[in-house]
Amino acid sequence: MSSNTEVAERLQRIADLLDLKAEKFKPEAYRRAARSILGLGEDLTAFRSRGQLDEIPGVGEAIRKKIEEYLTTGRIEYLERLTAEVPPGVVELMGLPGLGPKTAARLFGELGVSSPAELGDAIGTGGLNGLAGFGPRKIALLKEAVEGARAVSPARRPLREAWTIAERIRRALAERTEVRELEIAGSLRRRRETIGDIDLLATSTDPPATIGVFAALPEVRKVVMKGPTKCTVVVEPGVQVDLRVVAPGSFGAALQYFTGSKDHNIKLRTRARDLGLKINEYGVDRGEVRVGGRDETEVYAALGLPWIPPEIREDRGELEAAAAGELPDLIEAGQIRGTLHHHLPPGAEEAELALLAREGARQGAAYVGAVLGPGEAAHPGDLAGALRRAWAQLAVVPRPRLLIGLELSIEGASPGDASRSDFDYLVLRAGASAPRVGLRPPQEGPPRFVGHLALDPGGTATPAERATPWIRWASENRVALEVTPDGPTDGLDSNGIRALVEVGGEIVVSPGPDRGALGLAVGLARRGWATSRHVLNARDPPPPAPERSRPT
DNA sequence: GCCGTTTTCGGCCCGACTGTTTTCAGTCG
Repeated sequence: MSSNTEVAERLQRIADLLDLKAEKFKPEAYRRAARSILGLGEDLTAFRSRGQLDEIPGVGEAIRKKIEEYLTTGRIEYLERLTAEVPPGVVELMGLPGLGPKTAARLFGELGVSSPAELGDAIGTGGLNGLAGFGPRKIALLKEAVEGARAVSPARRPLREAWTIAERIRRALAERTEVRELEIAGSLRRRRETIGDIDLLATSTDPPATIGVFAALPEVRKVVMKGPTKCTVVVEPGVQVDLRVVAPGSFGAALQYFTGSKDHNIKLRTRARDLGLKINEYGVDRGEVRVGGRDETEVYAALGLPWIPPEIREDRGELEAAAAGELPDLIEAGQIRGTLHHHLPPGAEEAELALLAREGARQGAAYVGAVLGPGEAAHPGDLAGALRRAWAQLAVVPRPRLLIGLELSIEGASPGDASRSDFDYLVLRAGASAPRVGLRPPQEGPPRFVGHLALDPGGTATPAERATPWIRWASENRVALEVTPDGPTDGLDSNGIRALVEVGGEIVVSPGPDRGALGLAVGLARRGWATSRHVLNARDPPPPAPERSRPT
């Protein structure tokens, strides 16, 4: 049974309920533990059986006991006690925009309002009129919040979708002559698998003009808030976008601050305090003297640290690694030598090949990998030979090397396939379930990787938990797992990549079906602390065997 | 409730914006 998501949800509920009780620091402690658990690359039960629950960041004695209680009994008595004190709808009230724990507690305590629907009724009948602190404007906002709650849910979006939206806005702002620096910050810059809202950061010679242009972009559906340095809007697909305009001398500090993550920043600030420094979005100060802020490197240097890549700023050991001079040398897009998972449309193989050759040449790829499956050609070996001859005729300079892979169902792959001299590598197609016991891929021959893991998205397990059996299997069998920018919710996410890398496994980085998002896939690999050593397609394949006369 | 290259106790990021306010509380990120 998967338990990480279930435990995290319960800890978050405890945090919400403690919020209502106006507890000061406990809610954040429970939330931090919940975030930590969602970011694990392994099931909680594995941590418990090793006696390592305490080693999860943010989990101390009290939360550890509650996790153990849940894993043993399926209940957390503390949560049940808290739940009994408040109707469930009151927590829902806190979920409305602009309505926090203080207001929810007052509405319940003073008016008996215990759900968004009841709040709507109370507003309708004038029940809030005259209540201290509730003026006409605030009542109107609450009314809007109650009605808006039915319209859209603040769902997180896949990285690639959010990236496309953010890039469009960034390009529109970059055209303005008063805009100097402009960066996408937030979880998008960290390349998180899913994105809640989009953060943009700019410097400008005319900040009000920049804010004005931003608020008036054609895709803006609603301006939520607009001040002299900060503006929040909702753009067309229903995504919230924040723009902040800062002074040039603070750009690095602001970029660091608004890139997060929250846990990374809290730890960074604690370190600053211990060093007698103060750090905020304007800069790093020692007393009255500014000692950093122009760029991010300066900010980290002021704290005695090397610059830390955004993708790993999650407080998952990166600050300790940086302090010890042991940051990993993360894989970079420029180190990818070629891609390995291009399918050729039946009947148009040679045309597609020409396209791949030109694309590969433009990107400076050392090789391009086309994949044939038994279902896509009656005689894959013959087709491979024909494709190699066609490749040799292409007038593309410089022409990358053509590699041809054979895709097989993982169940059907036999040792004999590995010796098929027509192919440079094997792609194993996995089912949605875990690898069956005793499943052994060919052990010899060309490189092998499991093409895009399509994990069964059902249930409450995190992607990393669902991938756990595959991670173990892949590292034991020396088979790489593919990483694509489109797969993180039902395939290998960055937590899974990190778990794989930690046991010495390998990945193949692929751009996904439309071939346009290799950079995002590399970002995912970087989030998983992968270096070029862990990436199969950051290396060149062995040269063609001499007995196979291959025109390349 | 968690945490510690000066701490096992005393901290916990901190500033912008909004609405309702004569000086601030609540929310958000």
